[in-house]
Amino acid sequence: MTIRARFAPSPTGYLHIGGARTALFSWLHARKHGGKFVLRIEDTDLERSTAESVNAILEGMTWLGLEYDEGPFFQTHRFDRYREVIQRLLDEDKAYYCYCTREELEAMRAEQMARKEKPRYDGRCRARTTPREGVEPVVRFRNPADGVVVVEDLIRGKVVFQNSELDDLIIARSDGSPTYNLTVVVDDLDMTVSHVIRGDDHLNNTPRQINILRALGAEPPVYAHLPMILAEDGAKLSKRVHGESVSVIQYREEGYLPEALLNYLVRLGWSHGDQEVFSLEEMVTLFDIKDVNNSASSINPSKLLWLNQHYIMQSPVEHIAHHLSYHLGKLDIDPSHGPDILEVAKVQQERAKTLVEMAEMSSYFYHDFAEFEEKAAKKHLRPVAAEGLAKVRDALAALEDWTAENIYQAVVTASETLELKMGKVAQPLRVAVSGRAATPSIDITLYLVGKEACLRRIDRALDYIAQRESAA
RNA sequence: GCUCCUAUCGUCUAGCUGGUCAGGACGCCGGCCUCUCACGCCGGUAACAGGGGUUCGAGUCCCCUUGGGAGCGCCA
Repeated sequence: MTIRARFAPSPTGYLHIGGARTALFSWLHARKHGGKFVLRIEDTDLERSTAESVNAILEGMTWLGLEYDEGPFFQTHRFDRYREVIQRLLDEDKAYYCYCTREELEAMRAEQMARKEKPRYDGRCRARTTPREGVEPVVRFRNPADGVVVVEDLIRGKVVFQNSELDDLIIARSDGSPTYNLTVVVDDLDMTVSHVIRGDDHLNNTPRQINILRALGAEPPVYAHLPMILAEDGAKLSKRVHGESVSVIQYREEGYLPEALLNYLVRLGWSHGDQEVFSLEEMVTLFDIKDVNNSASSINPSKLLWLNQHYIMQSPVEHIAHHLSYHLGKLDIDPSHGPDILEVAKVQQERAKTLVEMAEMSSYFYHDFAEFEEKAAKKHLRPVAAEGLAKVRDALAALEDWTAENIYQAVVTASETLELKMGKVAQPLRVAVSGRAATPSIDITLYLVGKEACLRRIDRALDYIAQRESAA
C-alpha cells in the first residue's frame, strides 16, 4: 500500500502555527515512507472562506518548503460528487430527510441541557415519510443506534466510542450543500488517503466519519490525532488574544528562517532522544508518527529565538545575505550602495537572533546614523575620550591600505602611546563610528564602514564632545 | 452537564518491555574568554499533580480524585 497523507485546512485565515505543524507532520510521514502528500482546501463554508486565505495558506506552505505532490483540491469544485454520494445514502436508506426547523432543534437542545443531558438530535424525523409544508429539509445520516466504533489511532491507541453517544448528523444543509463530516469522508476516499493526520480536536468526529465510511462500504484510513499546540500562556491559540504571533508569515516578517521554525515545530510533541537540532533530511529519516506525544504543548518563543540564532550562525553566509537583503530593503536600505552584504552578513551572523535584528544592527554600515545612542554617548563620548579619538583619527587618516589589520594596528598603537587600555580608545571610537556601544570587533566595523565615513563620523563625535564640554 | 483526550523542571522533552544521583534543551543565575556586543566554554537553578493499590521494588502498570484540553452547530 502506498502511503498517502494530506493536509486539509479551511481557508478562513492565515496559516497558523498549529496548522503548520500538522502539515509538517503529515508531510514528514509521507516523505519518510516515499508516499504522496496531498493538499486539500476545505472551503465548503462559503461565508467564511476567502481567496486571500487560500493564498495566505499557499504562501505559508511555500515559505516553509512543504511542497505537495497533489492539489490543491478545492471542495467547492466537488459539489456534484458530494450530491451524488448523499443521494446514494438516501436511496439506500442510510440517510433521511429531516424537516425540523432550527428553532425546534434549538428548543430541543435547550431542554436536554436543562436535563443535564448531552445535547443531541433525538431522531424524531427518522421514520418520517412525508414532507412538511414550507420547510426545506436537511439530510441526516442514519447513525447506527448501538454497538461501538473503535478508532485505532497511531498516537492515542485504541479509542472506543459508543454509538449511543452519537446522533444523526446533518450531511446536507437545506440548500443542498454538503457539510464537513461528509466531504471529508468522500474526499479521503476519492483521494485514496491512507493516513489522516490531523489535530486532536477532530478525534470526536472520527467515529462519525468511520460510520459514514462503512455505510459507503469503505474501510477507514489510518488515523493519527496530534496533540494541540497552546499559546505561551497555556491558553488555546487564537488570533483574537494572541494576535499575529500565530501566523506563519508573520514569523517570516519578524526575521525567522523557515528551517528554524520547522525545527522548532517538529520538537513540539515529538523528540528523538536528546537531539534538538534537525535538518529537514534528518527529520524525514528520524520522524515516526508513532513517536508523537499525546499531551498538548505550549509554544516557547525564547527557544524558537535560540534556534533561529543557531540557524543564522550555521547557515552559509550567502543564504543569510539573501534574507538580510530582504530585511534591509524593508528598512529602505539599498545594500548595493555600501559594503559587500556578504561581509556584513558574515560579521553579524553570530550576533543576531533574527534577521530583522541583523538588518537593524547593520544600518550604520550603509548610511550615517541620525544620532548617537544616548546611553552609549553619555558613557563613551566624554572629554577624556577626545585625545584618544583624535589620535586614532590621525592614524586612520594616514592609512594607505584600509584593511582590518592596519586599522587594528592603528588602534593598538594609539592606545599604547597614550598608555591606555585598548577599550578606552576602542569604545569611544566604536560609538563615534556606529552610534552604538555594541558592534562587531572594532577593526572589522571600521573597515566595513569605510575610511571616508569613519573620518567624517569621528569628526562629528569630536564636535559632539566639544559641545558637551562647553555646555558643562 | 455528557462523551473523549491528557498530566515529568517555568517551557519543550528523555526515561523501550518497572531497579537512573530522574537525563538533555531553552530560559534564568554565576564564572571564564574579551576592544563592546555576541559566540564559545565551565558551573548552578528547577520536575515525576494528589491519593490508593499491584510488586521485594512504581515516574513507568491499575483505579480514584484534582487540574488542563477537545467535542456535543444547517462551522470546519
